[in-house]
Amino acid sequence: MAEHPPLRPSPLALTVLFMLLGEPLHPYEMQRRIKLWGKDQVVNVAQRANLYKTIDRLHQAGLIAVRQTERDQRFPERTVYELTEAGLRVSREWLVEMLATPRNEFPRFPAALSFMMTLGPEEAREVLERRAAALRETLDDLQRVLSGADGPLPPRITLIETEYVRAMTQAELDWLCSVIDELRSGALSWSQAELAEAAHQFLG
Amino acid sequence: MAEHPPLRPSPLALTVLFMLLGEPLHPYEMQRRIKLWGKDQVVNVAQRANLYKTIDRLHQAGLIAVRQTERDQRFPERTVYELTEAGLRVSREWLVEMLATPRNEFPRFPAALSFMMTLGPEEAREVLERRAAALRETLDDLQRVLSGADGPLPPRITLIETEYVRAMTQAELDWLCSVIDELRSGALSWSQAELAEAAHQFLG
DNA sequence: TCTATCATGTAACCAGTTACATGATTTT
DNA sequence: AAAATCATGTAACTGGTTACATGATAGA
Repeated sequence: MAEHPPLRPSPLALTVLFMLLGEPLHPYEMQRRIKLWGKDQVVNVAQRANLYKTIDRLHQAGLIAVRQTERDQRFPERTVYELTEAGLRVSREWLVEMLATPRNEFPRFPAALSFMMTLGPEEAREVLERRAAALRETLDDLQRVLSGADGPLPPRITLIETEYVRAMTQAELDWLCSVIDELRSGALSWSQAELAEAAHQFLG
Repeated sequence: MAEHPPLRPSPLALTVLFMLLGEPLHPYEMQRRIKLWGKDQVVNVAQRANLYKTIDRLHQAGLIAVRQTERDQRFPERTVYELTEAGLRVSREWLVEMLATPRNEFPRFPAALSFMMTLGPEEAREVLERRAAALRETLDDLQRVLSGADGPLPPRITLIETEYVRAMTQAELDWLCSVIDELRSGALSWSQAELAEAAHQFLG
């Protein structure tokens, strides 16, 4: 038995494992299904290089195995993978861990927010309004998907992550609107002088 | 003039640039201030290796420059960096871009949610409850910081990112509670048979 | 037939994390 | 005097993104 290097969980790795639960697949088919089911909104499968690297790591780690190598003359050679015993076990562990344990992934927006004070209140408002507009658009898309406007809806549990994304997007938009209002009304405001003063207090 | 490799924005890179706005600093002092101001909640400065690599890249890219190399005999040698003209310009561009443009960063929780259906409704509820408990704790911490229980509060704009994080955490907790309720009441439920059926419909 | 899109993958590079090192100060 | 923590950094590894390739099919 070969040595299997350890592997840390990632959204894409989890997804590959679960894709193979039902039947063996080749990489492109995994990607196709991920898109078909709309899961490409929650796992980044757009840059396929990452998919291939992830599959490779899973293979090295012994969580998936090569089932066969197909050769259809129209296409390049395709390697079909299947889930191993270890892969089945690990996929469950990862799933529970990722669901139960929140982890700070340091998204870029809050980091940027923490320096918004270097803009003036006016410019800040203008910039946040652009963000709000973009969020309204994604929210519309989500709404359309969830309301079944694009064809009959599958069982609700299969769209639960979309419901989550919608809820979070709506929450961010609400927050943005409230801040924008306060910027407009002047309830939230600052000056560089005031901030320099405060910085002094903190640093001595 | 040397060739400057391009550099993509990241929360940490942005933070380094803004730290140098006021005065030149050495790496450890940047880290110290980031923590002192509580910004370590929104930029990952816990693994310092990343800080050094980021500083190095900013240096290569010509956005920061070496001001001097200090030698205090108590400490290892420390390199002091300062912001360049280009760095000042780029920091503004990045800030506006990161504030105005939402970007999907594919966090792990929604990805995991999309496979929650492979657990039974019972187990799903139990796992989500653990997550909710963890969120309640962070929420308490945030609340304490924002209410000024740890000393006098600086100007509100300097805590805006914390307000954001609180709002998002609260929203996630609310969503979790509603789903947990539906799982408990049976309003949200599924069986493996039903899912297999639906899968068939989609794949043909 | 030209162009777009599907189908498929590789190579090279960029970014982030873990683990390791080491001496000084402060606390117990 | 031992243990903890501060102060500082490097090396090695894991993971993710950009850019490049190439042939097939479908639509205009």
